[in-house]
Amino acid sequence: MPELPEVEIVKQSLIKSVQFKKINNLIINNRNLRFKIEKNLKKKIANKRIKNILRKSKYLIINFEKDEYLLIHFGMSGTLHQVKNKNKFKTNLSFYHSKNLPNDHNHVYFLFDNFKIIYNDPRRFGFIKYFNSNDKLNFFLRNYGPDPFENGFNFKYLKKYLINKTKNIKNLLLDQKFISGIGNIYASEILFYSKINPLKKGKNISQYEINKIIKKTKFVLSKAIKKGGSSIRNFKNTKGKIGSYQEEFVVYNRENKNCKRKNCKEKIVKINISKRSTFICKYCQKK
DNA sequence: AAGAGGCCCTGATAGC
DNA sequence: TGCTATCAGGGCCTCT
Repeated sequence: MPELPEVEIVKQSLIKSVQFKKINNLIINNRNLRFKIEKNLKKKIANKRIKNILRKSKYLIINFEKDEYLLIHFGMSGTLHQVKNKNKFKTNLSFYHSKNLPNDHNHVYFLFDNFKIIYNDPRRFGFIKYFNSNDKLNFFLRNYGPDPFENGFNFKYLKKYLINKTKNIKNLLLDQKFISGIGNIYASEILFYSKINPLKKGKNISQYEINKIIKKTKFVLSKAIKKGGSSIRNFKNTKGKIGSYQEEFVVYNRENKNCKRKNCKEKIVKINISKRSTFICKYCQKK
């Protein structure tokens, strides 16, 4: 599901339910994710109270009252669902495998007083990792570039980073070491609004274009957040509500459709860049 | 040392 | 209907 806007939406819907609440119990149904969920995770977070929910790029971070953190990455298909408890006294796993739940790939159940939060991930590209201090969390995140809503995402940084890069700008936008939070959908959208050809090398991006990228990245991502994220394949917030930014797409998933720019008669085309679909208007993004 | 490509996984859909 | 191939909001690892 998850680029920055979708994770932000999950954060916003989750925080209303779980802030200042205690995780009574944890049931690990399937430890196999990108990295195995550690066996004693239950010991570490059961009976801990949640102080806040944070987000850094595509990471959701549960911050407990003490200096403890649970980092969640959603990979391609990870989701969180909030489900009401029918009977809060039942905690055996078979109970939670009721027919109403998408239980095939439910990896973890976080049990609260009146509801539970379920981490589900069919493709298992996501992961869940615990840190017992802010220092360790930050160490884990040390190689990530600035989140587009952080101060570090500025002209000076981009200019310096791009100066000798032979990699194309599309792949650069997807590189979390450069900027963290942008994924395959929003990379295409941002480059269209910036009028930049996705194959252009980083070192050839002009100062004018750097400013465009900064401005349009913030524009696209914040608009997507306002619209509840993009639901191209069942993305929902924790309460099951879908987003609507897919209706605003200018290029993504719009192969053979008309360019949305006024007076442009070009059709959007799909090209592959490093085996990933990229959508462009060849007229508006000539350079 | 930067960059390209393979690979990890399941599920939905298209085409035969 | 049922097979196979392709593709999907990501990113780590290996090789050059």
